[in-house]
Amino acid sequence: MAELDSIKYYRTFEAGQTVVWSGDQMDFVASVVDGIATLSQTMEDGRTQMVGLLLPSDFVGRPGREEAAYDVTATTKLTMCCFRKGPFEKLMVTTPHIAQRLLEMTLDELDAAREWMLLLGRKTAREKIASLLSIIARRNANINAPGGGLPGVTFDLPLTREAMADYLGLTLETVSRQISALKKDGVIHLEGKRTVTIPDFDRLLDETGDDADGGILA
Amino acid sequence: MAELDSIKYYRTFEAGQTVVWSGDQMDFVASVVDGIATLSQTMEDGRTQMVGLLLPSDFVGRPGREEAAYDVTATTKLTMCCFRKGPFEKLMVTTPHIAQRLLEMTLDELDAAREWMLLLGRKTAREKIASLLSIIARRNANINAPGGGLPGVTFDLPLTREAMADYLGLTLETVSRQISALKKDGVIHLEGKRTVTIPDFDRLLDETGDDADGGILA
DNA sequence: CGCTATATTGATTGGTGTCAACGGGAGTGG
DNA sequence: CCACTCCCGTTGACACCAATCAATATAGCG
Repeated sequence: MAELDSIKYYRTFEAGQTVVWSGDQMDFVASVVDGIATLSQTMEDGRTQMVGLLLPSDFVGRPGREEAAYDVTATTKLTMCCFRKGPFEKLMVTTPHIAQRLLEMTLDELDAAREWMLLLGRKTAREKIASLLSIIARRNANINAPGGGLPGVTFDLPLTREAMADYLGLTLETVSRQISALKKDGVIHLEGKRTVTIPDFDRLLDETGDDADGGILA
Repeated sequence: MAELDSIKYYRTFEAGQTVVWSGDQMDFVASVVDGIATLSQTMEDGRTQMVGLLLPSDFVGRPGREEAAYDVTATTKLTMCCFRKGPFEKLMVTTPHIAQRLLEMTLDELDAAREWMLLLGRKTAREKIASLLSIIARRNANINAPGGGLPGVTFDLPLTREAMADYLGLTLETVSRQISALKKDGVIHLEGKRTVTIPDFDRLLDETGDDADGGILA
């Protein structure tokens, strides 16, 4: 790990800035230190699908690949810790532990991707929104109040309506409408456009369509 | 690798049989030797989404996890090569190469899952069907005619209409209708219900909505 | 020869997309 | 300080694609 330290360097990006474009040369791998970034794919005609949300500690880039497979965009101010690919790959060979850790993280990402496939393929717009909110709420709960404080969670949405739409496979209008509907039904409260309060977390979980216990892993 | 041989054993399943249920204890990892299996998730109300298609050489199971996260079902006669989880995990620690190979395979699966997210979230029914057909055709081309023979590919669909629907996030009726439409438009030919011929592969690729060069990795 | 599973096709509904108008806040410049 | 603009978000009207409900082939199989 000390060896990793010796080849690392930091890069920062402003909200909205693109970190790399799909198809670009990418001579480094990196991990998010602070802020939020998104992974997305775009079709020729402009249809966009977000395929990953990068939070602090998440890993970007693939050892053994030259080109970026996805667009990486900072949605907030973003700090990343980068390693040049060559030295990193050497370390992977000499330090088995790194490959094992990376495998674990990749398996987690794969599970998350598959969970998202269920959402994209089978959930209604309302369920999609509820699922996204519960995921963000759960994550914030972990950061802000480890071990409880469930009744009355409040947090800020780190994404625009458009980014949510791209994540959920919806249009931004539908996102806006469903958020309004959840608000009207008392499932969530809004202060401004970005600050969300969830008075009854179980009620929100009911709306996600997931199992009663809300397990992310079915 | 010789050590792997010493702890392996084989299991076979009939078409339609379930290999493991989501939530079941799973004390082995395995790789597909012959046949096709599917990974799928089901919601309480029965909505089902397939999250992976397992072809020969594909790996099933997660080191370090007790319970199966998905339903695994054989869609054809299936042979799997299994390793008890305990010994396999020991081998992973002592033989770094295995973890590195597994990492590579997992990263490939992650890419495939993300490609599928774009399909589920943003493609039309017609594009979904065309994408599935082109993927199956491409795979069969690899098996039957490595390095060419593109004009006039013929193959059998290894999935029922319902399985295709679960894979594509559609209903089986829509799958049937879109296949009929592609047939009427001359993009594909059908002999019986399962045998497909593609007279012009580029024409099919146009219908997928992907880039002109048909790259699976954008 | 039914019986069942698989598949096709039709009629209708409904959820989401599309197009469009409008609101509000932040930043900018006169 | 105020107009102006831009970006983000909301809301409405309408259209359309795919889901739903339903009826009818077709094939395999005991």
